[in-house]
Order: sequence, then structure tokens, then C-alpha cells
Amino acid sequence: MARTAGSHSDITGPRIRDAALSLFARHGFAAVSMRQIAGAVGVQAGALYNYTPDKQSLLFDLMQRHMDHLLQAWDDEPTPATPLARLEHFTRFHIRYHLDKPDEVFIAYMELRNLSPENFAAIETLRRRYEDHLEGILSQGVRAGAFQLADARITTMAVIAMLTGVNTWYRPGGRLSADEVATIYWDMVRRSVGA
Amino acid sequence: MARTAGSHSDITGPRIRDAALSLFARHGFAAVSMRQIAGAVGVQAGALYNYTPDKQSLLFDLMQRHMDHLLQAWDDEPTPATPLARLEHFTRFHIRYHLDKPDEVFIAYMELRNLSPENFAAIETLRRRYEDHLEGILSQGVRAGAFQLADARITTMAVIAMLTGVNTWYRPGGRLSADEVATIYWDMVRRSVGA
DNA sequence: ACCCTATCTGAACACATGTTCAGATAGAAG
DNA sequence: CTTCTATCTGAACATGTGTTCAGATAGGGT
Repeated sequence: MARTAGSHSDITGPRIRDAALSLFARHGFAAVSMRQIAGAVGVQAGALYNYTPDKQSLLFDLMQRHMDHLLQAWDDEPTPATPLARLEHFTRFHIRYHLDKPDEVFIAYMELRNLSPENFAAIETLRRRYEDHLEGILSQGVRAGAFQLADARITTMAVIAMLTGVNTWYRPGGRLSADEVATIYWDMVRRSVGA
Repeated sequence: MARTAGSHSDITGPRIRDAALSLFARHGFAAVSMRQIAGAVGVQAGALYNYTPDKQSLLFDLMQRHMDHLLQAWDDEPTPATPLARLEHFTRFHIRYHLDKPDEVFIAYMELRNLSPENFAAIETLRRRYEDHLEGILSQGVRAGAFQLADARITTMAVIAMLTGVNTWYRPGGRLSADEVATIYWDMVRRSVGA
């Protein structure tokens, strides 16, 4: 073992992100040292600086990749015809995607305060863009008479909080499958928007 | 100023907790040093150890006080007659209480991973006790035929996540008052449990 | 007026932190 | 086989960390 030098840029880069992701998720950004990340990759701490200018940029990179990937994944989804079908599609997509990437989701919600103001603003913009997809579905549904709700923006925040909350308790191999959970949540979402 | 010694145990203690609470909420437990907390109180770092055996116990103390106070506050609330009225009461209580203590709530949700296993288990027990109050209301309502829902436990988690989510976006002085927000959320909760 | 003791200071301890960089090294290119 | 350069090591830097403790100090009790 102990590959000590050579060209591994395209291998070490992802491995650093993977290690940082899992360590940040488990212990928190501030509680994880660059030496711990390096140790998980099997490299010295100095080597990390071939891949990130500093620790904060590493965190930002992880968050930005997550948000970009999430937005891209949603863009790649089909668009059902009716507001009701669109809302169901969003609900199931959100739960499936978030259960698939618990570490990314955890970090993106918990480590915002460790971002510099500019980096924070950038992530918030992406998050807002994602929320707006749901708000758009709700607004369309209200105009079409399919939904009855007091405030599209507040309903958006409430629904997303409810759906993302699945990550706090769901564990694979538990009493219910991810699909069964999604069906139960869809039932609640559907009723809460007055459909 | 610069009181340098003397008997201030009953004044310094709360001031340390207040400073720690606000600093932990703003920057995170791991990112805040004992010297920062001491500085906010106007005291040297060593003096903190007259009030806590170590940093971790300080965090645990804050969390435990929060959960104890929350459970006590709910116990002090009246118990309406019907399941529907009880659920509305819980919804409004939860939002009001959580909007009143944003720092405590934030820490209790975000800093769990910085607790030792025993301390974590203790807080989780208290949290579960609080959740069980809501689950009890839902189960009673189902038995009484007032609610229609697939799974009382999952509905409990969904409702609590939705309600607690208010803290992520609500700011005093915004578009809506806390009472108006609570009314909108109560509408969603009521419909999502099939009442 | 005096002492007593709870409270706080200030310095020290051993170790961890993020980051830098000269020099070693290994794989690719010729 | 030689050269080149991207990649990594290992040590160093300045600063910060939680925690301890002998000694100073101030307010309360007598």
C-alpha cells in the first residue's frame, strides 16, 4: 500500500469529497479536522490542498454539488399533466431523492452557518430555486381550482419541512419500505393542500 | 465594572447559560470556545469551571433544561374535551412555544451529535416523551373516529417536522403574525389527519 | 474590625488546529 | 532509458483548544 506519489488526481479528488461528506455528516464540519479527512483517504493533510484552497471551500463544494445535482435531477423528471399529478410526482421524488442521499441532505441543512456570507447566499439561492418548483405547482393548482390553501409560500415551506423530516427517522430495513412511506406522506400532502 | 471576585454564583450561572445558548445557536457547539463564552460573560475561562465540569456538560445542561421546560409547559396546559380540540391545542402550543425559544430549539435539534452516548440517550428519551403526547392525541382521535390516518407514529413525525419547520423561516415583524401562521398550519394539520 | 470562604484571575499544560512549502517520488511522454 | 511534472510527504509555523490550579480578592457573618 502507501502509494506515495504519482498522478491520481481524478481518483483522490472524489475520495476526499466522499470522506469529507461522511465525516462532516457524522461529526459536524467544525468538529472534523483536515487530518481526519486525509487519514480516511490514506494521505497526508497537505495533499488535500491540491484539491481545495481551504476547508471552507471543501464544504461549499459539497453543498453546491448537492444542490446542483438535486435541481438537475428534478429537471430531468417528466412533468405530469395535472397539478395533482405533478404534486404527487414532486412528493415521491423528494422523498426518494432525500432518502438516497442522507449525508448530503444532512450537511446542506445543518452546516449553513459555517459558510461565509457569499457562499451562504449562493446556496440559499439554489435552495430557493428548488422550493420555487413546489410553489409553482401549488400556485398552478390553486388557479386551476385543484387545491385549496391559504398561502402558497407557507404551504411550500410546510410541505418541504414535512417531507424532509423523513430523513430524521427513516432507516432502511425498518417497518416500512421507502415506497410505503412515500405513499403515506403523499396522502397527507394531498389532503393538506385541500385536493 | 470588572467585578473580579466575590459571591455571584446565582448571577454568573444563568449568564453563562445565556451566553453559551446564544453562541452555540449562532456558530455551533464545536465552533465556540470556552474563552468566547467567558468573554461574553465578562469573566476568565477558568471561572466557567465553577459552574460546569466540562464543555459537553454545559451543552447537555442546556438541552435537558429545554426539554424539561417544554414537557412541563405542556403538562401545565389544559386538556380540551375532544381529540380535534386537543390536536388544535397541541398545534398552536407547539408553534407558539418554539417561536418563543428559537435558540433552544435550534440547539436541541442540531447539536445532538455532539452529545456523549449516555447524554444523547437521555435527551432522546425526553424528546420521545414529547412526541408521544401528540401520538396519543392522534391514536385517541382514530379510535373515536375523529381522524383518518394510515399510521399514528408516522403522522406524528410528519406533523412535528412540519410545525417545527416554522422556525426555519419565520421572523418576527414579517408578513404574518405568529397567530396567523399558527392558524394556517392548524388548517393543514387538521386536513392532513383527515379530520 | 476581623476572618472565612465562595468566587475569580492569570498563567500554565499538553496537545490540536488550518495552512504552507521545500523536497521526494512515481507514472507518463519522448 | 531518461526526463518531466503532477502528486504527495513530512516537517514546520503560529495560533487556538479544553482544562487545571495556586493565589488574589471581595462580600457576608460574627
